Amino acid sequence: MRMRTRSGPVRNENTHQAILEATAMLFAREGYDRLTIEGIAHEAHVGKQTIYRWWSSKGDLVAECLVAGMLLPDRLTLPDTGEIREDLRQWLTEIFRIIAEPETEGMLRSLISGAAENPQIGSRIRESLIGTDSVTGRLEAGIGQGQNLYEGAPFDEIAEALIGAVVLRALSRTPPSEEDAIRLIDAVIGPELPIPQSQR
Amino acid sequence: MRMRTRSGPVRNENTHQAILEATAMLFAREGYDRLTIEGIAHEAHVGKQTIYRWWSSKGDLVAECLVAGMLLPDRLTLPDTGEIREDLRQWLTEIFRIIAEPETEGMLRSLISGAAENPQIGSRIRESLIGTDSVTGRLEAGIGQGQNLYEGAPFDEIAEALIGAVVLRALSRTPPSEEDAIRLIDAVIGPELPIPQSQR
Amino acid sequence: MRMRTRSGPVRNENTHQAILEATAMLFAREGYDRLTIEGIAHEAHVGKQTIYRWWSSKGDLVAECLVAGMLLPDRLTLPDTGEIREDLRQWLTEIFRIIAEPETEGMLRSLISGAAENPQIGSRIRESLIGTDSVTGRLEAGIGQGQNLYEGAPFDEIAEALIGAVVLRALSRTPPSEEDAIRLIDAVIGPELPIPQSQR
Amino acid sequence: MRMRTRSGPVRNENTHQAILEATAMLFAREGYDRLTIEGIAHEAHVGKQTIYRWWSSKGDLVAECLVAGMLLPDRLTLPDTGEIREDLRQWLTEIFRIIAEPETEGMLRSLISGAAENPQIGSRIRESLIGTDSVTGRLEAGIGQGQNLYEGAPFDEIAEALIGAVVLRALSRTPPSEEDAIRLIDAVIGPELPIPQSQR
DNA sequence: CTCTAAACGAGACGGTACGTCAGGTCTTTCC
DNA sequence: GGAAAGACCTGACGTACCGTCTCGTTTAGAG
Repeated sequence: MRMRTRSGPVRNENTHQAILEATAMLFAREGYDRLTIEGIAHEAHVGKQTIYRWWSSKGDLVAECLVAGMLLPDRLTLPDTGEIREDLRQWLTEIFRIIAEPETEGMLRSLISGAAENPQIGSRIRESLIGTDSVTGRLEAGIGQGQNLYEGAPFDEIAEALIGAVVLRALSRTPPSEEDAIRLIDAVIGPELPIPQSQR
Repeated sequence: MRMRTRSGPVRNENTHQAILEATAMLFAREGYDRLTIEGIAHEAHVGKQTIYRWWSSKGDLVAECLVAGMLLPDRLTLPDTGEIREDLRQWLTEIFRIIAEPETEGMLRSLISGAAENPQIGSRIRESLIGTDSVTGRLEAGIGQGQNLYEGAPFDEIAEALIGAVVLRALSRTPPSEEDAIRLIDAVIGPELPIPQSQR
Repeated sequence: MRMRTRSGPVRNENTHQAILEATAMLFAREGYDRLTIEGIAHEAHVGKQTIYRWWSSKGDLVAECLVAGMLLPDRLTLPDTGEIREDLRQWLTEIFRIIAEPETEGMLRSLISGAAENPQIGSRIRESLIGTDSVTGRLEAGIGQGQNLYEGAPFDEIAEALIGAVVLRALSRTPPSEEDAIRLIDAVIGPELPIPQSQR
Repeated sequence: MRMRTRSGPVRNENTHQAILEATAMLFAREGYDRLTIEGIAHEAHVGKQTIYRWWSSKGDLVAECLVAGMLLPDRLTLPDTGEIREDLRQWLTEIFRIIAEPETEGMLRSLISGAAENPQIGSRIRESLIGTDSVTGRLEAGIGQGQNLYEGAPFDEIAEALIGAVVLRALSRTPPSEEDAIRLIDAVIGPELPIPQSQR
């Protein structure tokens, strides 16, 4: 049985890519709020209509960039050494650096702004954070390495609290320090056990 | 020697109030993004210039509304019964209701949007949450009522994680349930200890 | 013996006709200015390219419709009773009706608009009016029936003046009356002579 | 008793004038159809909204230019020597020159195009032609100087026929000659009387 | 009690961006 | 291999607000 497909030309992949790249570039340079469809169209050497044909809004477009991993630096993946506390510390330190550095300082906030406006962006962010192969999964794998990491612990909520704290920091523009990362980890998975071996 | 003060009329308090009220009303109806200076001016029967004379931007104006408590419902104060876990549960339940109800569903997200754009709003939110007489203070007062609430615990970060989790929920538009509140509390202050001292 | 014409497929006559009909229909409904190639293509179930293949512009297309007699009602032919004055009166009355009736009110004006933009339409209109077998011819045949209809009179110009007056009326949107028709005839071929020679 | 006028800024006359001038300039250069609001706004260093605030359409704007006498050359006034036939001849010759010269060739047609689209332009043209102090009036004053110029002749219709013939010429892009002017005059006011003195 | 400077309502202004429509060209798939 | 469908770039449309700038009016001190 044959699929009945419409005739006529088909989406131009070069164009598609050029638009995403222009979006990512301008997002990085201008931030979500100052991003304009016209600016993207111009930058990508593309007609506005071509953008509106495939995306219904600025938010949609940014969301696709986000899933394509074009908005945030690669360094944002949670490392995996087995030592959950250390992994989180490095990861948070990296994120905090992004929040603090003048160049990238607005990116996360911009993304939050986009998420507040556009459902797709919000979901994407949540999905990418709470997914199994992500923070939650790592926490689960670290059972026993923190007071809160026991069998059946609310891993999703712990992850949410962790990321949420980061988001809040970004919003309040309080540049975080290295120690803040450690304190935050203590806050969500409990402090390092004070009494070692014998306890076990 | 006397100070030379300028002659002429002084800020009209009625006008001031009318603008704040119009802002709050339109914020509730339209949300931060769709709020316009022109709309506020019209609603408050006021010239645009009168707004620009006293506030430098939409964000400023919204920030003042926020501190004046005109944007969020009163029911948002953290109760104080001495039972920290129960207080938090009620408080979160209330907030989750706001996030879930269609009428108010957008308000928090709108505030986040404002915070992302305007430093003042961000600080205001943080201040009002992490202040001594607020969540942090209450956590401190509840020492011993949760695994994470010990002497010298990172109370600020715990509060941050808690609020952050709420913010993230609002952003991702995942309507939270009653149990989510409990799990979140477990996540940040640890689960209710099933068996006490003897266990150790 | 058949002419050997170029090989390959030849213009599809159904398509051709469908385009003309769609054009005429939309011209009547929307007028020249609001007529669009895309609208015609859609209406005729035809690709835009098929239109551009055979006509260079909207004007061209309308011009062909015009010569095919698809744009103006049939009732527009100048009657021929031998009484030139009466023939013209009936003809003008008919045209004036077209100008006045709300339904058809815009058609002539639309055609003028097209003529102003597209040379072909202009020539077509002129040709069809000033041709021998048309107004001019009839005037010539009516020699002696009007002060201006003498041997060697400027028949072309008289016809031009007559039609021109109609065009001007259409442009100025002054709905003409029955008496206007008579006065116009008096104006271009002179009044009916009340008393002949002796008067002079 | 005082008139209560609205307070606030008042129409800026410089701006008003700049817009009209830009319109006239671009009309002459591009013609009615290719005239764009954006082009005018740019040329006049003015925001688009400022144009839309005072005129509802391109046609309105052109109409105002027309009455302000900014669209057609001054040389277009009907001369007045008492000799109606000679006056008309000079006047027509001038108009025919405008129709024929490549530079100005499109102006009249452009105006017709505008009239077809916009009622105001149509009326303006008619008004300025059929007014007492204009062609009609001159014809009336010339009673006796042409077969058709008798007491109670349909002067309006004669003027209409004359102008209409010119319009038709412009539309059909048939460059007229000097003799055409004479023939047209013969057509509308009758030929010069063949029998001189004795008759009078 | 007058004078005067600022506050005020109103809204014109030069702009930027919006989201839509259509033009004319080019490309893909169907018949 | 011609034609439908329609993607593409371009450019103009008319609208919404921006933040600044007059206007004329009102009003609260300073003198």
